[in-house]
Amino acid sequence: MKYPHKVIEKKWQKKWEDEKAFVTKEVKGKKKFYCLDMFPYPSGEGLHMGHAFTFSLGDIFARFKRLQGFNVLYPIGYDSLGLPAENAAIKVGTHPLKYTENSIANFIKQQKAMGWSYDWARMLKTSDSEFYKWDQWIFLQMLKKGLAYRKKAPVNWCKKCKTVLANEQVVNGKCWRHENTRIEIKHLEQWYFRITDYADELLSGLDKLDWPERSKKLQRNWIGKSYGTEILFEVNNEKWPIFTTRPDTIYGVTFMVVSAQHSKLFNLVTEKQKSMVEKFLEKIKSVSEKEIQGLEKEGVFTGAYAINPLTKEQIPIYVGNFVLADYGSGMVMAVPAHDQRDYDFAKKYKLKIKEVVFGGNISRSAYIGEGRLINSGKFDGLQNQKAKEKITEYLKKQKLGRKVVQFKLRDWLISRQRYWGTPIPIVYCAKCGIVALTEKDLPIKLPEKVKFGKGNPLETAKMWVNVKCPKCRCKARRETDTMDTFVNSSWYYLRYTDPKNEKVLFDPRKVGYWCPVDQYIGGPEHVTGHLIYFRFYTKFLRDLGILKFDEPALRYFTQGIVHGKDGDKMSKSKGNVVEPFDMIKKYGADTLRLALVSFANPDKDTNWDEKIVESSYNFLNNVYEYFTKLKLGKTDAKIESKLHQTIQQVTQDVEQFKHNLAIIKIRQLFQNFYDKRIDKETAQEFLKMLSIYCPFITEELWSNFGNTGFISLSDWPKANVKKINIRFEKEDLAKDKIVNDILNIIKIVEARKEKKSKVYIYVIPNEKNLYDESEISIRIQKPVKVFAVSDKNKYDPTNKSKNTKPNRPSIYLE
RNA sequence: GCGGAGUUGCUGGAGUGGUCAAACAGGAUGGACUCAAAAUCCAUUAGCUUAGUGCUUACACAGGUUCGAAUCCUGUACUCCGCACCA
Repeated sequence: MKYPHKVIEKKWQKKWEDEKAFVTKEVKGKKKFYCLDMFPYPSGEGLHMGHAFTFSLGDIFARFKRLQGFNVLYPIGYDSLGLPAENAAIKVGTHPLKYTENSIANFIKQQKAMGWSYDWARMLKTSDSEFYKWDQWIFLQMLKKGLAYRKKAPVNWCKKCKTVLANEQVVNGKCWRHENTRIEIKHLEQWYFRITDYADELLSGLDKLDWPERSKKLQRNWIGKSYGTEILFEVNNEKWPIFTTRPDTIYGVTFMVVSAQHSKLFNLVTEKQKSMVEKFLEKIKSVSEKEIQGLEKEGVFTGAYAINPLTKEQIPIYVGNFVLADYGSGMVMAVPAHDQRDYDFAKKYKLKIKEVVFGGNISRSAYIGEGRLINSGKFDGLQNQKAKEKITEYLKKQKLGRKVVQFKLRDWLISRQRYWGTPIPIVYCAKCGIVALTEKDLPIKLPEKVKFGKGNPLETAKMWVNVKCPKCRCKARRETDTMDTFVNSSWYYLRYTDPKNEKVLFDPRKVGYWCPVDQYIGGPEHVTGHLIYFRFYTKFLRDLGILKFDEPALRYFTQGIVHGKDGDKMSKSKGNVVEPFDMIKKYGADTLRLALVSFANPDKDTNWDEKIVESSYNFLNNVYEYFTKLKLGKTDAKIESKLHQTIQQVTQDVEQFKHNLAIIKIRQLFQNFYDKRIDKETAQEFLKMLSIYCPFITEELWSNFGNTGFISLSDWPKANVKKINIRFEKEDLAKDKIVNDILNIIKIVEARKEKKSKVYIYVIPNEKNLYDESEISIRIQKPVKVFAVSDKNKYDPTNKSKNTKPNRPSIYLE
């Protein structure tokens, strides 16, 4: 029998909506719970399986907490600014606004079909000027505090597009849209956020978070704190601070390497070397570090020399493709004897190799181990670890260096030469220079009429670009760069608490009630991007005095990826894509939700398997049939024990997102119901547990009991430990054992070609009720008689019953 | 290179010192029901052996700790993921 999922799901979707079942308000004295899924980018393709999975996890948890009596905030929104909308505009000619609106409408329809219990009244779109207005407001605050600043940065530039390209738009060093056009590297002034000011706090704050250990490690790694020494080298009478973790090898420096992307590179290059350097730079394809990786280390001489502050030697400076421009000062001191990279470089260009730490064989390779210093002037003989301190101390005294802390984390470049992002509230005036707009000018809305396809579309909105300077009323131009879309997701969680506030970012009382987020759910790919920015913004807003906490999300769960049947990522080109909406049509949303969390532990990657969907569907069909035909009766003690045991275990499993295990236990409980009567309470407790996974079918069955409210708003069952009795499990074991034994004997006997058709079991009198004749008989498919050994009228021709012992009944077959 | 996760039976996947030849699901095989099929139910699904027993081999591989290991430790192999020339 198939249950009518289409009718049921439509019915309850409408009821929830009509009665605003999941709309939330602050309630004084009621404990809150903020459950948040990372909001999606609304693509034109609609929901994919990854969405279906992660949002189901969020919904299950929100429903669980709601039933547990928390006042649950479970909102949804759309991260609707971003590149794909703009690319669609370029490709198909739709305006990003229209593309976005269509996509969102489609998303909403599908999300409602999945039964996700969002508070739709709080829905947000980042493309809404009432939302991005506050991006601009935060930008202005950053500017005031000196955390937003401009700096030259290398960018990928396509001559034909006349625009900057994102790293992912660079393919093999060429433009994604012009296969024959090589990318050039240009240095443009860009806006940055000084996230590095918070590096230390971002690092230490991790300790108190209940996040998966691996995501914390990833962040620590990304922030990358390291201790070292900054040494001042002199180049053309200018001091260049050079960062090193090996000050002990300062006497072994034989050349320097400056980054090919360094903004001051051409200050160093001599006239004679200029053409060589330029030729070299052309070889470097793009700023993308991905493109740089794997390249052989190469470089050319710049013609300049640096002076080693201790030895006063003249050291040649090379430009190299392997030095990062924005780590340290963009130039490194090379010690080929004790660093493998430097060693390779020195060998390649036949540069001097000077050994300063004793212990290796530098004719073969660099020696990076420990040892005593040699060739190091007055530091000779020192153990190199000791020398690190001594040399640093000495440099400090001479004002030639100091101890420093370095982070891998870099300042956040937020400028994008794109249309579909938040406009930066800045104008450039010929007289006044950079002028920040004021709060009452906000929002600076995106102009609708722009041309796509050539350069930054915003440049084509002349009316919008050309403005008067707010200070001197002279001609001025707006900033045409927009902000990275990660700014939107950095604070959206706060806006959900007060989404329609026109006066302030949010009402502090509302944020005070709901925040921080108690449970955040999203993909592991966001750990080093979004989740760092998200924490940074929170700390910044706290320093601004508008937040009282400093971590946005206390608990975080990363879900695995649902791959295709073949184990590969679902992708159109591989043809292994399964659309959630198709599954809903075929099996219903309840089935899909159940299947998604049955595959495996939700934090692991899994492969799609339609069999699991079918099995989930079968289960729900059975549940539906059982409950629609159910005649209520008394729940026996055994089922009651099982019920309470299940409640206890399922509650624990759900709390830890072990839904696969919880579902197994729910299904096992249901097995116990078969062919039995249960009372209304037992039935309802079962349905409540199932309701977090399968809300539609359980609402329907719940209402069949005459309930008028929603099961979604009822209460989570409580385990009564007193009713759990392990005796029942022992009984089951006893039954399994006797069935096994009988079957084993039959097997042996039949091998001898003997036929047996009746089974007699002899048990000690007080065990008689453990062995149910009809149940055993069904399982072994033969008629069964159970006798107590004390029974005088028992049938026992060979006197088997004399062997009977406790827990070991005797068996006779004939 | 650095960091992380993992390797369980035909398959997916539970299980983190004894109660484990190992949950649950799927598949396969046999049986019940049926004119037949589907659904449902029952059983089997490492091997040998046996009137319900006993034994062997098993949780990537090799060692170790322990009275006792899938589970703890060490090493090896493989897979996956993240960062990646961070000086």
